[in-house]
Amino acid sequence: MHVDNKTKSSKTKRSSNAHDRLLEVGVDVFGKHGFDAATTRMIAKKAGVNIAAIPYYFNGKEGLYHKVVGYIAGKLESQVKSTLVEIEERVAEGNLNGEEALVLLEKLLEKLINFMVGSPEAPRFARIVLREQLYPSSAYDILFYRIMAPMINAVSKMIATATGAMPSRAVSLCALTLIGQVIVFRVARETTVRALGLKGYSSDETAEIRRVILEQTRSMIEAMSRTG
Amino acid sequence: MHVDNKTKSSKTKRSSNAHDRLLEVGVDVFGKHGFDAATTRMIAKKAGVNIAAIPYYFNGKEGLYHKVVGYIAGKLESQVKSTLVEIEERVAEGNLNGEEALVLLEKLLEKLINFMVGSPEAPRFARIVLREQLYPSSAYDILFYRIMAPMINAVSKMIATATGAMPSRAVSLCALTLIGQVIVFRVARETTVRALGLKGYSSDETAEIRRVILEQTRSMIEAMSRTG
DNA sequence: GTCTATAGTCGGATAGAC
DNA sequence: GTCTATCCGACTATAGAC
Repeated sequence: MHVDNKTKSSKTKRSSNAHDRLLEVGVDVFGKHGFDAATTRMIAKKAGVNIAAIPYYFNGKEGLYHKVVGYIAGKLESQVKSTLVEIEERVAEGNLNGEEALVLLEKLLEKLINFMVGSPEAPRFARIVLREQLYPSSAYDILFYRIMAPMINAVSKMIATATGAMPSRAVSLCALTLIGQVIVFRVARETTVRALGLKGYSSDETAEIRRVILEQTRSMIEAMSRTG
Repeated sequence: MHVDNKTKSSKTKRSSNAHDRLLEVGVDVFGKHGFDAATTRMIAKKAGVNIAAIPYYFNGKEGLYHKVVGYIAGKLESQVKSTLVEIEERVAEGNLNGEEALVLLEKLLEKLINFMVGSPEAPRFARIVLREQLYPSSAYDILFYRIMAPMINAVSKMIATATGAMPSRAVSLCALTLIGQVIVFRVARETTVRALGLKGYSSDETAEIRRVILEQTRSMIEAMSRTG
């Protein structure tokens, strides 16, 4: 086999650039065309490496795809990891009050919005994630366990704590609607941009989206707190 | 060329079943694999017609795809058309008060939820729509003008009327977050089902999703009405 | 209107030189 | 570790029989 990014080969400092370049280009080409329609020829050409490097480093097209999904999972994880850990710790301590939970929830959503809407790298990663949602492959689990489940869990817990509700299916559904309010701007970016006559998401528009979503989060939490 | 569904051939009553079967199967195969990866072989085989029928009826693979997207647009349109027309009429009359607008908004969202979450046909159509969102092709316009724009418009108008706000970018963004709360259950269906430990969306779960979204709609409208 | 046969292209993977 | 050359299978579309 070959060596990982981090455990370099014993001979050279950067064992092989081809390996890393294939991963990066794989994100774009698999994202744009999907697994079946993407061709190893496109990927190799864009990466500036020989086609034979794909079977060599990744045991073929499918092996490359799985590594690409893992690579994406790591990138997404890094965007929210610190906040997820903070939430986990505060929950473990057991002394989280409603106001603090709302602050943590807002912090997490803000990070999600900043990345999903504001980051120029988001579309590249989102395309593959959405393809896996549409039609899960054997790589779906990687995304579910590393990204989806931890996010839904954290949001649900913060909603429950902030509103004083017991964790329940209804709370989880609320968590999903909150996440939905963010991802719609990623999933339906083209539609949003065209419907609003934008040229894209500038930092002003990102800020306005953030404001709208956080406002709705607060009014939702307040309404749920009132009705119990 | 060939004849349309409606303007049958002069010889037989149902000019050609092959034409219609290709459309139906096209929805599934293009949805599952995407345009590039879908093969005319698969489609023809599943439809039980000869491969040569595709160039014959639709002028090739791309022609079939465009007809499939138009077919889907018609199906989605039919789900909400009556409510969209009702909203259009009431707005034209100019005597719509806030409560009535909220009722119409809820009616529209309910139809959207019932179809997107509750209908067994929704996944078939949604896959192609989402692919077009991900990476718009020349068929994207069909969906935008027939489905997306009218929906966003109607929801925005009802929010503005219900809250007494002037139509603005912020109102449109709110409309998108409302729509996002619905479509997340379609886009991230696999994730939702797995995270909540469901087997799928039963009518009970659809009802609970509807309840959660309509509750949040009301609390959003109330909050916006208060703050102006 | 539906079929078979086939042309012409392009896909992924491998072998083996260097 | 990277290259060229090549195999073999699968693709879309067409031609022409029926």
